[in-house]
Amino acid sequence: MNHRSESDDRKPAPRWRRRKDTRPAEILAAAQEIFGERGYDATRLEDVGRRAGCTKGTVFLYYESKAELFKAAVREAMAPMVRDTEQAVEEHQGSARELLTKILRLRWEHMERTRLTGLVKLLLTETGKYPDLARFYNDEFFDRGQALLRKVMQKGVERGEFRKLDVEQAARVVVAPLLFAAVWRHTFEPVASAPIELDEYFATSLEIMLAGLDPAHLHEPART
Amino acid sequence: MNHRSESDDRKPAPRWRRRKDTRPAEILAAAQEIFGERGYDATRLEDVGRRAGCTKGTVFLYYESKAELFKAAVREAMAPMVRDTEQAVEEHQGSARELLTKILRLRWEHMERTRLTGLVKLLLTETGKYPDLARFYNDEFFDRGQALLRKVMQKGVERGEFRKLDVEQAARVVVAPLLFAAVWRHTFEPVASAPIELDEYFATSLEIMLAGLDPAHLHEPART
DNA sequence: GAGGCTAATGACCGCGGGGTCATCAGTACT
DNA sequence: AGTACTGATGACCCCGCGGTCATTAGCCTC
Repeated sequence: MNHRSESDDRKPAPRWRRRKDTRPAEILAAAQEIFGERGYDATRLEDVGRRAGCTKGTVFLYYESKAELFKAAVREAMAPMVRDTEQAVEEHQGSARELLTKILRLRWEHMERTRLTGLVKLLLTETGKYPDLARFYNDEFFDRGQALLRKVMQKGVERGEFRKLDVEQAARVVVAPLLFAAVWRHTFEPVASAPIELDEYFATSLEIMLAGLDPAHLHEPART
Repeated sequence: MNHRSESDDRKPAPRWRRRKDTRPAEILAAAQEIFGERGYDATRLEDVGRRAGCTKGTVFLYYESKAELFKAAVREAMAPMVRDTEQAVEEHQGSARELLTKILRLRWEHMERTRLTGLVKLLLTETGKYPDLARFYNDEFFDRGQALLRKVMQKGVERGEFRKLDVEQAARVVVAPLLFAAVWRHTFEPVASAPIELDEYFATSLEIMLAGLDPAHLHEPART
């Protein structure tokens, strides 16, 4: 057998190609995967490069530093979700209850479908070490999402669809199960005795939340 | 003024003391603090030493490795909580609803009172990189806690105190707000525009959970 | 107070990974 | 085909930290 058979040794198949326009996206995709899998510190830029089909040097050609790459990766992953959510709120007409359901389901599906869980988890965790990152993502994503939820829930309360409750806190409670799922999945899932049936989990959490917000339930304060 | 005034230069105040018995606890406490503040990777054993009033070398004198120290720190912090919870379940007589409230409040207070939040956050996050750690803590703490909660909730369902629901998932949903609080506090709190009123948050989450579990509420499945 | 046991030290090592840069080799244009 | 431009490379630097160990010095006993 002749190695390098076709067209003989005319085209030694270039070891690499110039692809200035497509590189950044490829690198970003690889970064999203690996950051999501291993976390910030454990991610080696060399590995990111390899998965993106280039070398560490090339990564630095398109991104200033590891931190910048991380920011870009998260931003790119979160943006569609935030946009979709905001759009849903804008367009929606109907009960606040339905809208809330829609928002939560939207987020859930985003997380299920994409690499987002890994990055959500990162946001929640690794960011602690980098206050500027934390601030950025807190303002850009968390606060923004919370503002939307507060709006929706406030409307619900006013309309009598939801029980009277502390809207600010409730908006946080309502997303907690989603965030928990993200974290759980990337921390204990690979190691747990039995996997969580994630759709079951989401359904139950939605059920509990909606029932918990419903004014039909007699308001009986918890006793110790 | 005479520096080193009292008893002149007779006792040059020994640069260090032998305290074989108290060192481990001191080091552990320092480790709990710093791990909690900065996360696993960002924790320098030298800093742990400094805060414990000794040097890095001494840390290694009492703990095999960084990983071992971490394990010990988490174990020590979690143990009382697990114990208290198990005891509460054992001793309790009365409604499942009350018991659930008690358990959640117990955990909340533990987290509030101690350095636990920081370590809980770590468990949820950094452990992902160290599968053996993840497995250990998943089995030792998370599964154990979940088993208890399932038991309580199952009892509640049977007694008609709780709505019929997927007990396994519900047990997870119910703790999500606590874990979220732990994570939030150590990630975004220092950076957020306004701090979460944590007691308010807990109260609201408890309210929603209890109402969400209550069978009084008409069981109306969520529509999209 | 002298001697010995060992807790504690801190200088040291190795290595892994972020970041750099001289060099190479695809590519496009003439 | 030749040439200039630059995308891509990978060998290299450097530093920070986990972990080690010969040495030092506190403490206890006799």
